[in-house]
Amino acid sequence: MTPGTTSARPPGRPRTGVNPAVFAATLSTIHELGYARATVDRIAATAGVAKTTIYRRWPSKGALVVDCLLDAFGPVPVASGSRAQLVSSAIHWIAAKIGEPGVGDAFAGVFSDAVSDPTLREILATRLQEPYRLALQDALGEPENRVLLLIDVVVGTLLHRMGMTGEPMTDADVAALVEMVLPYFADDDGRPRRAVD
Amino acid sequence: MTPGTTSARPPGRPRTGVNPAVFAATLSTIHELGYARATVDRIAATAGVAKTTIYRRWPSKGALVVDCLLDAFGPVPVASGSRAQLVSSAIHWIAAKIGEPGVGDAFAGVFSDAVSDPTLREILATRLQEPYRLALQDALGEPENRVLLLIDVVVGTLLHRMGMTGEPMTDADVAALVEMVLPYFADDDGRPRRAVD
DNA sequence: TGGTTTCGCTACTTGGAGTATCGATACCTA
DNA sequence: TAGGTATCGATACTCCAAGTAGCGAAACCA
Repeated sequence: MTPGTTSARPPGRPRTGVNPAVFAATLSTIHELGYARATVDRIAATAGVAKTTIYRRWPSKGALVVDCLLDAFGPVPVASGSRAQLVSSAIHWIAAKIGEPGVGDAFAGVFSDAVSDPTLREILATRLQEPYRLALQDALGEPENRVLLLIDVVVGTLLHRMGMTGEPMTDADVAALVEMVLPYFADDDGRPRRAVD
Repeated sequence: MTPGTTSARPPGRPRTGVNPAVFAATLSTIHELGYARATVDRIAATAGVAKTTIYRRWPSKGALVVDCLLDAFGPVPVASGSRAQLVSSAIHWIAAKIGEPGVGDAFAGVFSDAVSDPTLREILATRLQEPYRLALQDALGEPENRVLLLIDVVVGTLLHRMGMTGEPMTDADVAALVEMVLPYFADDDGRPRRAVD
């Protein structure tokens, strides 16, 4: 292979694997201190990295946290089965993720910041929400507006509970949420409950 | 008793009616600039009041916004009718309130702050959520955990939509939300209707 | 060994939350 | 009309975190 064709490393000092360390430090620091007290200085110190290094890689604290959440959530889980199974497993999956230490706090915190920051809101909507929205639209065969409502209901509920109590939603309440949402999106036999317009 | 003992104004310079002005200025400033850019300095300037006056009356910006929301929401609407009518009207009521200019932004913003601020979270839960929770428990005859879930779902959904899009939820989506939630709380899912009608 | 790029460090700017102080003001009562 | 009292307005401050600038040092490749 001739060097430098496709994925050759560029010359210069390599970017050592700081991203995993920073992601881990971000979650643990947010878990310990909460979103607001988790300053970039502290995250950098925990990760064993200079603050300037973080700002060289992410334009803002919010963008860092969004990437951190992307890393924590991982790829879209492609489930198969009836519509009911799809919706149920998706809800349990996101609820479990948000329940992981630091993840819920980070999500709620960056969401809060995004309310007053259109740039961050764009990052959040494009990088975090859109992939999962598209996957759900594809898997469920539902129009965009219904999938958006589903996401609003599920994520909104989980974050509201997290924000009001400081604790993630219990399994029993997640089950109740599934029970509440499921009839609207899937019948027991997997057929759509109402005509899709 | 000397005249004016019971409900007499205390001596000294009267607290002129600044609260209404501050509330109005808070909502309009947040509506214009968003929660984060609506600094206390700016709110004070808009209200024609000194910043120190605001901090004499409220311990923090978050506490001010909570009181502002209390003022905007007004007293608990005591509705009557079937459980379905109660739930439906409550959802439409809170959706309309959150759709008012500035209210949704203020709510989402203070909610965001509360995530990392236990003091503010306490204020939010006690002063804002609890009265409506108790009223709903009483009206629906539901246990606390189910009413809390209802509030999480409804308010969480509305705030999530507000935060992700910057716009309040459309009437059509609010109707869909009602349709989704209502069977769980008002239909025959094993729980008897309340014999109120 | 030299070229290239990133890293760490220190120091800085910016901006908002919240505090301290003090004279001015508005109301009540005598 | 004078005095007591409590709030108001204005100014100036502290504190803290986000984000920036500049430079020498380190790490890799050829």
